[in-house]
Amino acid sequence: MTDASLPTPHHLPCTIGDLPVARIAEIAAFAGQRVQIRGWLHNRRSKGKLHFLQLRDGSGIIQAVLFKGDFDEATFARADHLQQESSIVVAGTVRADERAPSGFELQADGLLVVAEAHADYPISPKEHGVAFLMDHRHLWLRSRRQAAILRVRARIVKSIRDFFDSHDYVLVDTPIFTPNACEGTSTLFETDYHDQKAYLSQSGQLYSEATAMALGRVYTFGPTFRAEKSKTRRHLTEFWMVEPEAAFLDLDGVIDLAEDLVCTIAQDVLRDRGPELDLIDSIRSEAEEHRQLKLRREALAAIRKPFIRLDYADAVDQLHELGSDIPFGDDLGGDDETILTQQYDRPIFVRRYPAQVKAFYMKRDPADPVRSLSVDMLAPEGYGEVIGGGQREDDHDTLRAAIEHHKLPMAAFDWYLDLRKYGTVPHGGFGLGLERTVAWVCGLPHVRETIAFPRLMDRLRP
RNA sequence: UCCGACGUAGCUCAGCUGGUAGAGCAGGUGACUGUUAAUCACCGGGUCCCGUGUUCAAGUCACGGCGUCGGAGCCA
Repeated sequence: MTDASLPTPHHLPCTIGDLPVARIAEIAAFAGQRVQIRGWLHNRRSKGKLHFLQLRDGSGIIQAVLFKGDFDEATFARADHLQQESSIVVAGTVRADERAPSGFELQADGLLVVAEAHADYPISPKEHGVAFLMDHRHLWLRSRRQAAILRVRARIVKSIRDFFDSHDYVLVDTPIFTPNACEGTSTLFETDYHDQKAYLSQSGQLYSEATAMALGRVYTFGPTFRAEKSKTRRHLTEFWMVEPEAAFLDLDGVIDLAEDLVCTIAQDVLRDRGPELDLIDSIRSEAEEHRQLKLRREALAAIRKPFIRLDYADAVDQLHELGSDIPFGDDLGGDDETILTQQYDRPIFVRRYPAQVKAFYMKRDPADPVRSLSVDMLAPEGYGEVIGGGQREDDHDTLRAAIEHHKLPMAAFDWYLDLRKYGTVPHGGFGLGLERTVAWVCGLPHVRETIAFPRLMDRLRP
């Protein structure tokens, strides 16, 4: 297998003898034992004949204590001059100690420097501006708060997948290249697809309607793309969305499903990521303090069934009482969503929006054709729209008329109309925006911190 | 696309009615046997975003540009 013509890779030293390697997250299990921990130097303090190294291994941070008497002079002196983020291996005995930040510390007796970091590591322990941190996102992710957010995000993704898998929904991935501007609403990214135009998907929903007719219950979970020039704390140009779709699911069924999913997410995160939530709470910027967010454990504990259910008409009435001047028939603006959600400590479903503000495929309310069988879920504390969905138009001729009315290219929807020709059934689903959900669960001011490498209108790097 | 704010050391910022540049952190040297964003002493570090103009004199005032941030619309 080895190609002798290739240069020999040079191997970095990264073990101290044959000591067991301990992960900081599981350090309690090694209490009293001599181990080695491999990671990066997070911070360093010194008291002369005593050095404190904060060691980060990805699973956590632990303090290594080095006494001068336990080391040769050169190694001890080097420990006092190591740059932040140098990769190191520390050997020592795991000890419970109240003086240590995590309750455990490593009484060090060996130090191996894998690779010293350059002296100009840009992210110091003091505060930085968001623009600078975003330019150094690849390094910013090493900070405790950012790592905690990514852990919460990963838990939410798992929660979503477990929820649908255990409710008999089949994961079906939908294409990212699409031939048309599907819904005719959003601005899409255009690409050259072997001499024809293709667009990056803004939603997998239309395809999921097809697979729902094949498999009954399906969900798609992947990235979606919007080219709109939106510069707000709620927008990314590339974001992840989970979209369940099911045959024989009506509007009430869609709402019940969304409610169960959101409750499951809240419970799972509360149960499994409490320490991460506490950490995020403990490191808040001034701007965040200003928002007077609840502690995240309290906010998540309040997410219980039943959520508030309001018809659009009632929501508008309530907004008028609260001082909004929203015209009846308009979609809710950001301010309206904020005002409304601040009245309740749990999410709100707003149902039956005017058909004219929703997409062409929304089914009209048989009892009142001006309205659609649509629903948005608005999260508390001003987080706004996290879910949008509803029941789909299932009548062939009505759908065809809607496509015409929206002046969409009929040829692009022949396959979609087929679904109504060959055994149409009532069906519905919704889309949940992952990043907005993570921002809400973590109490973050901006969705850009909820994904490792955010893509924003003006930011493509790193 | 529109509205608003900001741009000074590697970073976060101060710099008054215009008079020629300052702090903390980071970096360097040293002290300290329990530090918790350690502390203390000393040292190095600047195209004050760019351009034009006003002025004896511009980080400071005016205009134009560039960049960043926040918001609106649209949406998840």
